Formats: sequence, C-alpha cells, structure tokens
Amino acid sequence: MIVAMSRYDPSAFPPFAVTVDLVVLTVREHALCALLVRRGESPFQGYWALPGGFVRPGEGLAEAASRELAEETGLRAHSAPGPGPSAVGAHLEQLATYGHPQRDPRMRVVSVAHLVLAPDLPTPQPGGDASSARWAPVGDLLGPTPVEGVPLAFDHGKILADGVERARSKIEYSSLATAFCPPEFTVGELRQVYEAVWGVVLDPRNFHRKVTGTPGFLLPTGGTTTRQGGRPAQLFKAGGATVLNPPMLRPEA
Amino acid sequence: MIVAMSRYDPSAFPPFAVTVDLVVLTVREHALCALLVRRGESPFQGYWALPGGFVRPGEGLAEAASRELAEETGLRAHSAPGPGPSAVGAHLEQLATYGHPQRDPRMRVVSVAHLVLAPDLPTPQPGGDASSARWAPVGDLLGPTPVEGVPLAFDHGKILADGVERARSKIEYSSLATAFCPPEFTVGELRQVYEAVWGVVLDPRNFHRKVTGTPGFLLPTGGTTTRQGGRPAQLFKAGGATVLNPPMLRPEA
DNA sequence: ATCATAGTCGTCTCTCTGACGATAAGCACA
DNA sequence: TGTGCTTATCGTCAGAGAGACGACTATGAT
Repeated sequence: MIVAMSRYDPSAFPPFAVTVDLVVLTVREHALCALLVRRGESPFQGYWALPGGFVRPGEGLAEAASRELAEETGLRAHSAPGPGPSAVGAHLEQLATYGHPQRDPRMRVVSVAHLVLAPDLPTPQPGGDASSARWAPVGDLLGPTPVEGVPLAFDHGKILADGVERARSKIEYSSLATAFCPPEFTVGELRQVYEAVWGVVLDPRNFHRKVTGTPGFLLPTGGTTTRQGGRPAQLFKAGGATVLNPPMLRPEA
Repeated sequence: MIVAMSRYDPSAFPPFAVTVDLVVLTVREHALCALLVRRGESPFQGYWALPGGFVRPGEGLAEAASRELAEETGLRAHSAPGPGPSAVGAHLEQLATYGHPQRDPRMRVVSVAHLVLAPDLPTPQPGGDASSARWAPVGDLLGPTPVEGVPLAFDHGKILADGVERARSKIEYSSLATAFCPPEFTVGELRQVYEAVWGVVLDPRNFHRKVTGTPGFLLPTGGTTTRQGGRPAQLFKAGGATVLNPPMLRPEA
C-alpha cells in the first residue's frame, strides 16, 4: 500500500502556516456590524482585515480563536459545547477553513475562520489605537463596492460573507440570536436583532407570540424595563434550548 | 501595534502538517454507510480510519479532497459551487477542521474534513486490496461500541459523527438527498434515502405529495421503472433547486 | 389631559402536515 | 386467467402554525 504509506508519513510533509481569522458580529444601532482591524504592514498594508493570527504550537483551534478574540476585544467566548450564554461571554463557533494556495502572497497559509456573535460592546473602538479597529455595518461591506471603495485584505471579504450567511441562517433554527443580546433583554430587543441580521421588518405581535411560545427559548426573569420607551416590557434571559422547534421563519420575498 | 506585527510575520511561524480526511457516505441496502480504510502502519496500525492524506503544496483544500476521493473510489466530485449533480459525480463539501494539538501522536496535524455524499457504488470494495477498504453501516460505528469493538483511528469517530449529523440535517432543507441517488430515480428510492439517513419510517403518500409538490426539487424524465417491484413508478432527476422551501421535516420523537 | 410609543393579547384565514382510505398497475404463481 | 402481493399515486379530513391585523395596556413626553 504505497498510497497508505505516503498518506501519513510524518517525516516528509509540506510546510503550512495555520492561522485563525475571526468574523466578529454584533448589532449596533439596528445594523449588523463586523469587527475590522487595519493592517499595519505589507501585504495589504492599510487595508481593513478580519482580526486573526497564528495558531501557536500546542494550542487548539478554538483556543487560538478565543485568545485572539480576547486580545482584540476583551470578550470571553464560549464554544458551542460549553456552558450556556452567561456574563460578558460571546458565542464562538468554527466557520470554515480557507486554504487557496495563493490566498497569502508570501507563503502557504491555511486559515481556520471562526464566527463570533457578541452583544453590543461598551467600547466602540476595541484595542488601543482608535484607527486600528472599527465596527463596520456589513451592508457596506458585502456589496460590490466595499468599505470606502476598498475591498478587505486577502480573501476576508469572502470569509465575512460566509460568516454573515451562517449567522443569518443559524438564528432561524437555533436560539443564537440571544448571543447578540445582553444577559437580560426584552422581546422587542430580540426582535430588533432578527430585523438587523435579516434586514427585514417583522410584525411585533406575531414575533412576540412566536418567541414566547417556543419552549425553552426565553425564560422570564420577573423584571421589567422601559429602556425601549413605551409600556414596560418583561425582561427575559436565554432559555436552555439550543435548537428551536419549530424554527423562526425568515420572510421569503 | 506589536500584536499586528506578529500576526502575519511570515518568517517565524510554527510548522503544521495539513491533511484532508473524507467522510464518504452512501446508502446501501437501506442503511447509511461510511467508507473506511484500514491503516497499514503505526500509529493505530490495523485500525479502521477515514480515507485522507496530506494536502500537497500548491493544491487547494477541496482539490486535495477531490483527489483523495478519486484515488480511493474513482468518484469525481463536484463542490457546492460547481454544476449540478450529473453523471457519476458525488457531492463534496467542507465539513470542519480538527486541530487538537495531540490528535496525532507524532506531530501537529490539522485536518480539514470533507463530507462526500455518493450514490451506491458499483464496486462494493473500493481500492485493490479487498481487506483495505470497506463500507460500514454508520449505525455500527456511532454507538458506544464501534465496529468490531474497536474505535476508529485518531479522532475519526468524532469526525464521522459530525459528518453524519451534517448529512442528516442538510437533507432537511436542501435537495442533497438526491446526491445519494443514481441520475434517475423514483420517489420511492428517494424516500428510502431519507429513511436510511434519518433512521425513520416515512409515510409513502405524504412523502410523495411533499417532494412532488416542492418546486424545483424533482424533474420528471418521462420514463418509468419497475425495478422496485409493484406498479411502475415515474422516474425523476434532480431539479435545479438547492434549498427546499418549505423544508423536509424530520419526524421528531 | 393628551399624545406618542411600545408591549401584549386575540381573532381570522390560509397553508402545510400527519393520519389514513382508496385506487392503479405491475409481477409471481397457481 | 385469475388471485394475491407489492409499490405507486390520488384524495380526504382534522389540527397546528403563520401572516395580517384589530384592540387594549402601560409608560414617558408635552
């Protein structure tokens, strides 16, 4: 079995660099936004890019993604198999891996992209240098003319698009939309998350009936708030359910 | 930005090996089966494992997966963005990437797993050596006592489980179940695919109504066949639709 | 007090689904 | 030449769920 011999021969393997890139999404001012950092060096110097970095020896992929996220935003993330949403945590999951031979002009780099869903962060500009990081509405990034007319570095535009599509479809059949919300939130705030991520307008009455009627989705905390204005709204926290049955339906059209 | 400097410094990066592993699924005799190969060398010598191998320099990830698939089975696969299902092709998509630091005892190996959905192959035993490859019912592999009481090599049990779960959920909302069928098939054959993948029994009358009523799912070819026995059944081929709206619903309970 | 804003509860209709009866059209075999 | 078995296909009916939308409630703003 020559094939089998060469398949796992550890002595002669082509060298790769492995990185993680992060698609960090949040909802700010009714818009789905992604975290971008400005590149300080060549190639793509001055371009906006997704945050990310090398996976260290002895470090797992999710571990590397989590470390990069903490370095960039201070967020603590829990991967899917971890405990349910809590304090200042964000949701983290693997998105996909990008390994086109020429995706980095310098060397062979395989990047394992991760998707992070986070509530709106208190600090608008993460990191020290105000010009080195920003939240950009994804609507401005996904069109034919990306942010300020300049596409993202490397294949990050494609990675971002894949991440946004993952988020859009995943909030349909999972309770992940709550990852965009603070620990306690109202039905209206949750509805605004769906409206921002999907870019649609939803009927408040049907939405209310749907989410409060889906078992395990929302747990009432007993409190109320008027921070949205109008009649005080009940506060909820995320329930234990991870998959929604029946799912939320994205309006077609 | 020291962090930014180190993020993409190409001169000093930890060395990784990058492989592709394949979860190749088919439906044989009313059971969902996965392709396994027997390892000829240490570690895990003599264990069953998923087919796979190193990504070559200058080779993309899907390209490497496609090459390995052809080497193991002779199948030509089309990735998702390619043309629709045709001749002897199989569906190929990236599944997930596995990079636990100790997943291979010899070195740091990051494996990009791919999922392949194929129609039942004419050759029961792929490859030359009859003892080196086999189709194994996934029901025998996913339980607490895997095939012949021996777990799969490396973390391949976990990869297989993830692949099976991906296939199970993906045939719900996409037309991918047709990837398990020959180019022309009957509604009954398609139903048997759903029954095998989900491990359930479906009502033939409701199933028929559902799939023939979903626009773009099935295209009648005009022919009929009696290969299933009983009354002649219409032959269909896969329609252009990739997402099913409304989705097929997996029975709960 | 009145209005604007948001939350919450109900109603109606339509579509889709699951359960299941009935009929159709082949093959095997007496 | 039937009879029986098998699978395909069509129909019916009741119940669940979703979209459209009316109505009422409880706050803050003016």
